[in-house]
Amino acid sequence: MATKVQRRVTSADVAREAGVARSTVSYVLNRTPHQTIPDTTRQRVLDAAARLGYMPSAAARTLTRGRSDVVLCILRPWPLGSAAGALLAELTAAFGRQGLTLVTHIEDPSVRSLDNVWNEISPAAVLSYQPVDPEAERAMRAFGVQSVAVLFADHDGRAQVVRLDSRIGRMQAEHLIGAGHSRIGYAYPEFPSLQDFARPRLEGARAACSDAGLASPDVRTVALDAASAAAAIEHWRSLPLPVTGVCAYNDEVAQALIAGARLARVDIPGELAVIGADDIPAAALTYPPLTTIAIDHVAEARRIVETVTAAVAGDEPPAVADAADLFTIVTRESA
Amino acid sequence: MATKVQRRVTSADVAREAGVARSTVSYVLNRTPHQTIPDTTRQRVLDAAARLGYMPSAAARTLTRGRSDVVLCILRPWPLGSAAGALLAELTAAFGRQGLTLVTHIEDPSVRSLDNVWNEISPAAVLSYQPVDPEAERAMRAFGVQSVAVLFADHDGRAQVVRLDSRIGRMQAEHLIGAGHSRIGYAYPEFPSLQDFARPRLEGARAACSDAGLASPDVRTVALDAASAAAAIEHWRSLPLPVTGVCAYNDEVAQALIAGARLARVDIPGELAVIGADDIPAAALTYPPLTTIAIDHVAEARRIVETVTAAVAGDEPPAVADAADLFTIVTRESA
DNA sequence: CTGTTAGCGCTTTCAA
DNA sequence: TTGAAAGCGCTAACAG
Repeated sequence: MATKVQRRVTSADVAREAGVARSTVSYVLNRTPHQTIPDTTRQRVLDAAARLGYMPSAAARTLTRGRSDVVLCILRPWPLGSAAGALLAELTAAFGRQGLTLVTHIEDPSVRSLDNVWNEISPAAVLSYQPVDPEAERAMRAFGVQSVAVLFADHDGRAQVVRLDSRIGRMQAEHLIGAGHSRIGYAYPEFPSLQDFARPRLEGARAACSDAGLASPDVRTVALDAASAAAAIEHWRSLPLPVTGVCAYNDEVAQALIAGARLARVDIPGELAVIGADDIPAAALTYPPLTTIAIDHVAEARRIVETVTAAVAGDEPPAVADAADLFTIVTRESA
Repeated sequence: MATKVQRRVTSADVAREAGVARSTVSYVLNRTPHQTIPDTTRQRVLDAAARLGYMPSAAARTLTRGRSDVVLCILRPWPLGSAAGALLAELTAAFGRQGLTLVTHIEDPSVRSLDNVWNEISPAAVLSYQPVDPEAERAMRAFGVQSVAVLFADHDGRAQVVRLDSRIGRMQAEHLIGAGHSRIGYAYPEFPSLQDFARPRLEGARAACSDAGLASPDVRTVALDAASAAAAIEHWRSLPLPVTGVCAYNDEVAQALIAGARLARVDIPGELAVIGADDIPAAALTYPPLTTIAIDHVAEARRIVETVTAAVAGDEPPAVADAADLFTIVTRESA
């Protein structure tokens, strides 16, 4: 009465079942180029695989090929908001359609070095939300990672850059300028690991002011509490040439500004216009509802996936289209 | 002038360098139990490994052991709020200290079946935010996954349950009841994939009402917009015995309620008390600021990691402590 | 206590 | 076109 042990179905089993060699199974299942297989053989293999419920071992393939079909996305322990969540969901789906599995890892260098992580995954590509140490990138590529892409940076040497967040800052400032504001403030986030996102946005706002012949935005760091925001607002209003319109790093900072304005008894948008970024659901729930910049996550994900899959396949990356069309302004009562 | 090809350093190289057999290297580096190694040999191996910059190939180890040192956390496409992000960050760090690498994958069954994902990763354990299909769990375990843990469910057959969200709903309702409210409402989230989180919370609120001898909460689905919330509020106030205190599924829904109350010209907390859950940063920025239930993510992560690492090591899981101490009420002006 | 050996499951030359 | 065989790098049973 021995219980049958559940051995894993291997390609050898399929080969035996189909009456061919293991290599043939491999060729058929991988559509290996330059290997023509008669349709009858092919069909026999496919049938046998289906009959046995064969599922190729990714671990073994990873060992021989030197890389898996996983794309590793590296995040820092910053506050993961709904905007990031939405993009990740789109990315995961888009990579999935290409046969690649996206997983994300929240990097904390004090706990676990990045080396350990990519060794553990052997990813086909690495996506990073922040600049990657050139030395680390070299190591990864030597290790077999086909593509190292940095999202959200203004410029970078060898790594590929996909989204230009400076456009966001520029659009924010241009909107305020177009509405007649001539002295712009910028509410910068407090959280340290957000700096890499915030800098390009701020630069964009700076450029817009400069183009319009205005002074550079007055930058204040604003924490996510009303008191901190109120202090910034009072500072802006106390300037010789007071700030009348402010770009917030994102919608959360903008929420803080709205709370701070109430505390400081400043009317929005009457005395101070505020514009956010990301268009999170809560942006429509504040009072007054928040004008903000919406991001087309679907288009963005598609673009990222195109670039990365090309690199993984060894092709030239497609021309990087202008990023401007990823962003739309959503006008609500705050600006 | 041929360029030296960068071969990967393998355990064979280390063995050669140290003048021992490959198995010895493996024993030393893995601290294999029941294999005593003289300190001098051990040291020689360690030195050789360091000198060569040896990094064991996780892919190869995965193939032989049948599983990696990766813990796979499965999410559904939407719920990524700051609360989930905070927990993930803590989990990642806590697993990292145990030598396990946590990665998360946003599951979208219409794109990529879960089978593909765990085959690709060969995880040591799977953490799921929602109930796992028993058939899938069986398959995973047969495949080598040591532990399948379901976070956030009220009860479940074989899978391990870690957090009892019903406590959250209970605390919300008890707070309102303690403040004198005798007719409670519940604002249920609209998004379908949130149902698995929401049900336990609602059940907790139900139990609290029942314990207090009150009618069950009046449940309305509230989308993340002011109009939807206003409709719910008007419904509650039109009841023969009007609702005067409402538990929101989470802080975002509570934000919608606050916006809806403004639209419906209902005063919070004067005419309607609102209590949220999760204590996201924005909860302190609404007007009025939101009373809510804070979650101790650090303690929670520790608990989850203890349970899962025990299972991975083949030990008995530690006794599940009462979950009550994970939650704290944060009182602000809204209730 | 150390070394030899046999896999883990797949890919990919190289012959037949 | 198909098949045999040599790895990929590591672990673990078994001898010595």
